[in-house]
Amino acid sequence: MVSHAHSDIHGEVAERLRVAGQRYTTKRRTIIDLLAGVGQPMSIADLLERRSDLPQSSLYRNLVVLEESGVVSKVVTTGDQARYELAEHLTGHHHHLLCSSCGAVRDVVVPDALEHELDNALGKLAKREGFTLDRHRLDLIGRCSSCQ
Amino acid sequence: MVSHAHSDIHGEVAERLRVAGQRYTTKRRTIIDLLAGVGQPMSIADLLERRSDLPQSSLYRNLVVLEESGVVSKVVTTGDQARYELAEHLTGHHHHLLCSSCGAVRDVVVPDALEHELDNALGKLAKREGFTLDRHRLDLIGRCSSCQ
DNA sequence: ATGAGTGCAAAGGCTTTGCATTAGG
DNA sequence: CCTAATGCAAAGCCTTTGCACTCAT
Repeated sequence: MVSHAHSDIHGEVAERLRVAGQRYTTKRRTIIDLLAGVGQPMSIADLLERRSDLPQSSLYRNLVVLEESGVVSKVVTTGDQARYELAEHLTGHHHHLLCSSCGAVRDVVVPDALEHELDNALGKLAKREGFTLDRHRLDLIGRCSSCQ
Repeated sequence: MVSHAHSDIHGEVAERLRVAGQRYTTKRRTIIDLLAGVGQPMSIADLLERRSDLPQSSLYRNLVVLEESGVVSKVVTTGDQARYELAEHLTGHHHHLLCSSCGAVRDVVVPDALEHELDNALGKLAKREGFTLDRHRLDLIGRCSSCQ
């Protein structure tokens, strides 16, 4: 499974929020729509720019709630500001291309075979270290096609 | 090669700074010693705490210089504050265990075989995407042994 | 000597919070 | 209804910067 039909998204988000004891308000819907529409990790500045009806404080507070409810995840980049995207259960497991020149972030999917080997090797490694492995994060860092 | 003898470090740092047109001052030596001594990524607060003779502004400014000279690198974690460690040409290539509970970061080395497959697969992938791959970043995210 | 490096304190920028108002279930 | 969510403005926190002084070469 790589991604859900767009129509599924709101249902799944609503369910996750419900489980977390949170309401699915209009603003939260707006944020989810924005993230789903762009399909790439967005900075808070990006989000504010696209929807002037989202006050900063609401955006920040809602992103915290959405993240804690497992609906969006924070993407850590090479640069300064945080970025957010829909959680992987909504988009499918993927990784990121990080441009160290312009800061752009793009999603990328690696071959299943590699993914399996990673899971395998990292699982053993974590066990040996007494570490409870939740997930892995793999980023490709370099220069995007526009920044050659 | 996994790491250099401690005695090599200052020589190599001095050389890198020289090439970058930077001086190897007492404060910079202090920072390098701290990072080399701990052997784990340190937050700025950590560093300040250990050496009260390092004013914040000098620490911040020097970390910028050391990073630009390729001597230290910034480690991006799940959490709030940035962490710094010696660059990989001084420590050897490695990855990180990130505890999402307490924020601890620990270095870890993955099997060579996996590392090679990663390089291989990611190289192809980057090429296909028109992305100039500089390096990869692989983190294990979960709970450390103290946070079960 | 002389420009890079340093240190204090002040300014910046992003993020969080207090409190009164509004709206979701 | 009644509590969670919202919005404005103020406060916080980490990081950067201005400027005078000091040290490395």
